[in-house]
Amino acid sequence: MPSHHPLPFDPIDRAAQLWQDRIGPAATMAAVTNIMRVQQILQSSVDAALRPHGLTFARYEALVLLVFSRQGSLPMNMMGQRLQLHPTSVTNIVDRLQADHLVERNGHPTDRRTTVVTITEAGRQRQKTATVALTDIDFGLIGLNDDETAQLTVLLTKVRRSAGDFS
Amino acid sequence: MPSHHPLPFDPIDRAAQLWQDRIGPAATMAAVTNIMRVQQILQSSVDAALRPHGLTFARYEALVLLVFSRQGSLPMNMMGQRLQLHPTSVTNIVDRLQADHLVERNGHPTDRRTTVVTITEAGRQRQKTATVALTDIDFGLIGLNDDETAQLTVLLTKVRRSAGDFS
DNA sequence: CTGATCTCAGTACTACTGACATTA
DNA sequence: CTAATGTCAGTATTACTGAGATCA
Repeated sequence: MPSHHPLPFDPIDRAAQLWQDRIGPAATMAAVTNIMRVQQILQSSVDAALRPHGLTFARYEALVLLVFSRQGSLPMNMMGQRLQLHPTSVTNIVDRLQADHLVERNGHPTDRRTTVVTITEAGRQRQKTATVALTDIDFGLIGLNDDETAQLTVLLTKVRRSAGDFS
Repeated sequence: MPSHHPLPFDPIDRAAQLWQDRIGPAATMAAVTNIMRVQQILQSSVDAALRPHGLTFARYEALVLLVFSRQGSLPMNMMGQRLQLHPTSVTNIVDRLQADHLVERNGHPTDRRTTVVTITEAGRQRQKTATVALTDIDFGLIGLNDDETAQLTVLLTKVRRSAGDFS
């Protein structure tokens, strides 16, 4: 373990105060730094919970997407759009899921350029047990009540909409 | 450019609805997925703005931390605590900043185990120009007014405190 | 001796660029 | 021909483990 004593003060808040004094308005910088740090905390918690199941959060999300699809299958490019992933990242993630026999690759019936990914029975099982592991730790998100969690979603959805993530 | 047409609907919200129908309460999952995605958007915007200056956000944060310190210098372990970085990540980041002549490494006057990092004049200049680049794009955070930005900081700070980031 | 500090080697993961073959 | 789709090779960045040297 590194010397991970928690600090007796909030390092982000302290940086924001210094920024305000010496550079200017610090509200945006503070919010952005908070998002970066909280994401890191959540990623760490979630990946730790998924590691015993041989998954990362990215791969878990891909499994969930397939489980939710009608036939348990989606084209690669569709997965990339829904998960907001780069085409090469989709290839990479599907490679690993396929190596674990959690998904299969198949040709598209009409468009021969397209590869269709289908979740296997083992993939469905894995998704279920992984979901239990994640809900057990509340996805790593602690300290907020239901109302605050909903507020957070509203605010971040605004950001995504403004960034052109969807319309 | 990848086929990055924005979706005509919010993929996270759609996943949350399906989750609610088929698995259970989806509020926490939706909030966590939002944080992950917004972080990715911000990281991308911020790194793009910093790339012409030869910096990443992590390295930029290190420069800012040093600029804010009294002597323009801090021990490695202090930097790790403040920036919430793994010791090997601090080594890595300082290596790169040093290679760019933005910081120097020096021995600690009394504790010979400790390495002290000092920002150079070039480092201070780089930090200033990089700060202009970041404030010009509002750190990539768009779509929120001042009040909402502050709300976001409050909520995320609660999460960090609960996670034991500071006390 | 215990523990802190830093570094190094090596691994894992994801993002991204550029190139390429295939096909609509 | 143009554009879309998926893959591959290679690069960049950060997180982390494990080991080791140095030193309080």
